[in-house]
Amino acid sequence: MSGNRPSSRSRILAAAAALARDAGPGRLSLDAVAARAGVSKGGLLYHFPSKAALMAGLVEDYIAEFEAKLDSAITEGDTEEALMKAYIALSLKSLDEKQPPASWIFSAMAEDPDFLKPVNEFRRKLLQRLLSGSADRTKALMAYLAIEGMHSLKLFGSDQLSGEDRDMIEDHLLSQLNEQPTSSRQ
Amino acid sequence: MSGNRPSSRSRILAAAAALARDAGPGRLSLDAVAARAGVSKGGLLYHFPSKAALMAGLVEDYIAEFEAKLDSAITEGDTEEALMKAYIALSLKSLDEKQPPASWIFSAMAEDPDFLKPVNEFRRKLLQRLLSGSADRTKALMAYLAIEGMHSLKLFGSDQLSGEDRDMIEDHLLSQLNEQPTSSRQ
DNA sequence: CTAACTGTACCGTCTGGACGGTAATGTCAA
DNA sequence: TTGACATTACCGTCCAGACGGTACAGTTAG
Repeated sequence: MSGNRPSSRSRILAAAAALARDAGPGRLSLDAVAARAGVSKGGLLYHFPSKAALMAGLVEDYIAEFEAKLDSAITEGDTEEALMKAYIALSLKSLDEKQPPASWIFSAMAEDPDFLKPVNEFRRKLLQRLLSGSADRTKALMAYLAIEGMHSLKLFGSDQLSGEDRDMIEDHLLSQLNEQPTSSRQ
Repeated sequence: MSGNRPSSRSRILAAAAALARDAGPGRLSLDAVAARAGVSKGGLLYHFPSKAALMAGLVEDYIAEFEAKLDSAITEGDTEEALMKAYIALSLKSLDEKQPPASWIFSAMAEDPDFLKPVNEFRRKLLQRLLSGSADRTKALMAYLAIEGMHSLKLFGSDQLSGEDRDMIEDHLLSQLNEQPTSSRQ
C-alpha cells in the first residue's frame, strides 16, 4: 500500500518531523510543512490530500522503520530471547545518539489521539512477543517499562539521565537476559 | 504566589483538564474552557490573562498537588528509603485507579514545550533525591524508569498492561527496597 | 499524453485576545 | 452615616490573523 517514492513523499514527512521539533508541535501547519519541504501547498496536498493523511503517513513510516530495523537486527533461527536483546540494543541506540525526538507525536496527539492507535497496537503485539519469549515475566516487563520510560524522558525533552546512567541501564538489562529467573509465578 | 481561591480558578483548571481528555488535547481553546467552566470568556481571561497563563496554571497545580501528596505520605524522621516507597505507592495508585490521564500535557506541549520545563525540573530533583537515598543506583534508576514508563503508557492511552501486571510490578519494586545491593559500582 | 507538480486566489471557520461595560463589595475621609 | 472612590470579578462583543481545504490554470519531465 505504501509506495516506495524516493524523494517527495519522504521529504515532506521529514520536513514535518523537523518542523515539529524546531518550531514546536503546535506549529505543524500545512503551509509551514510545504515551505520547509520545498514544495508548494498544492504539491503537498497532492501527496497527502488532508492533514489527517499527513499524520497517518508520519505514523505509518514511523512504525515501518522501527519494524524494519528490528527485523534486520534479528536473524532467522534465533532464540526467542534474541528479540528482547535486539529491542534493547535498538532502543538504547536511538536514545543514546543525538537522534532527535519524534516531537511530531505531540502534533498527532493534539490533532486526534486516534492517530496513535496503530503505534499502540504495534507496541502491544511487540510486548506480547517479548513476554512470550521470556522466562521471567516480571523482568521482561521491567525491561520494557524502563525502555518506555527512557523514551518518554527523551520525548519530553528531559535530560535527567546522563550517558553513564544510560549505559548502566543497558548493561543491567542485557545482563538480566543471561540469568535464571527468580520466583516466576505462573 | 498562588492564591488559595476555592472556586473559580480551580474550576477553570479542572474544566481545562477535563476538556483535553474529552475533546482531545488540540481542542483546548479558551472559548471551550470558558464554556465548560461555566464562565464567560472575559471571566476566564480575568483569571488567566492569556492562554500561556492557563497552561502555566495547569502545570503549577499539577506539580503542587503531586508534591503535597508526596510530602504527606512521607512523615518526618523517616529514612531516605521512605521517599522511594512513597513515590512507588503514590505513582501506582494514580495509575491503578480509574484516574484519567493528564491529557492537557499534550496541549501544553503543542502550545510550547517550554511549559513543561517546571515539570522536568521537579522530576530531575526528585530523581536526585531518590538516587541519593538509595544504596543501589541501578535498581533505583530501574524503578524510576519503570514508573515513568507506566505513566507514559497511560498518557498515550495504551492499555498494554493488565491490572495483574501492574500489581506484579508494584510487588517487585517494593521487594527490591528490602534487598542488599548487587555489585554496586562506584 | 500523463503524472507530478507550481502558483495564485480564495473561502469559511476558529482562535487568542483586546476592549468596554457592569454589578457587587470594600475602604475611608468628612 | 454617608458619599466618593477603588478593587474584584466577571460579561458580551468584536476583530485580525491563522488555519485547513478548494479550485484551477499553467508548467515540465518522461
